Amino acid sequence: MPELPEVETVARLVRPALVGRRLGAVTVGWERTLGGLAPAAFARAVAGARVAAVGRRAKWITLDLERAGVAAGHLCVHLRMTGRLEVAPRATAPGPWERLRIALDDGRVLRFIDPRKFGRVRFTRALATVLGTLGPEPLGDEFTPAGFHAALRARRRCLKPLLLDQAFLAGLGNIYVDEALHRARLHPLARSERIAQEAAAGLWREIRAVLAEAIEREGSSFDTFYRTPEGKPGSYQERFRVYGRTGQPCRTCATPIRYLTVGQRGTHVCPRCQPRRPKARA
DNA sequence: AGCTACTCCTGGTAGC
DNA sequence: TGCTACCAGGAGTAGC
Repeated sequence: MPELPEVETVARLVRPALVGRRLGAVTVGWERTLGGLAPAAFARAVAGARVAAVGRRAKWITLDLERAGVAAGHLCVHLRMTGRLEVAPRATAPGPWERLRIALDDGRVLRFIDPRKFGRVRFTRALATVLGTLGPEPLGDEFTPAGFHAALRARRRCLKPLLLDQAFLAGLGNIYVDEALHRARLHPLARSERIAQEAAAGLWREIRAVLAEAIEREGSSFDTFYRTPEGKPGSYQERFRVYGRTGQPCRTCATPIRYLTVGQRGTHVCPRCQPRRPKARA
């Protein structure tokens, strides 16, 4: 699923095609994509605005809009499971899954395609309305080992559901949580309040490392859905250490990867590298 | 506070 | 081959 690295990849690819463009007519293929705003109101808010910047916050892509040089709200795009955002020629056929189309002043169109309809393109006057509840950005300066350790200790939860909680830390999803926990040699069910300072620092480091490496490889494409807007698959899935590798040997110790369910999420662990109880030190 | 269950969706796949 | 049943999964919400 698109997580932070995939979203960052999409933002980087659409940015040059969008910045400076004026938005035009809006075609809505699936109303709920707009997140509750009526199509007519959405079209009024968007048409005629110019894209001043394209950013990313956690798994959201943000388009800052302006009119006559004055800030005029934001489009916030969440790809959820199967969403795609691309700039294409106007003649491109909508196809069965196009949920939103916005004309651009260069003759092209911005398309939001989403087979499973979970994705959202929300217009908001104030970014905080959409992004206000998000926790720290894992690759940002405000995410520090000491702060992370304190935050873990302040909660009493299993590590995996906590790391998936976007209010706690923003941007990780099922894949990169499993990968980061394996790299940090921590079990998904380990209790957050019992994580030692050293272990928290290790997890902090591995979260950032796995995200940075995945961005470098333009994300992961493990099924037929996710593609970069250029239509290329990412390549990070070749590097997965545990995700989707049930029964295959751990790349560290060759023990078969085990599959379990944690908080209704498919979860992959190496039982040897990620013991349920850490080995007592001699 | 934290946990579980449920909802939204449909393409892909396992099983027959 | 063709059909059906089930699953994945981010995030919001409800209920305990």
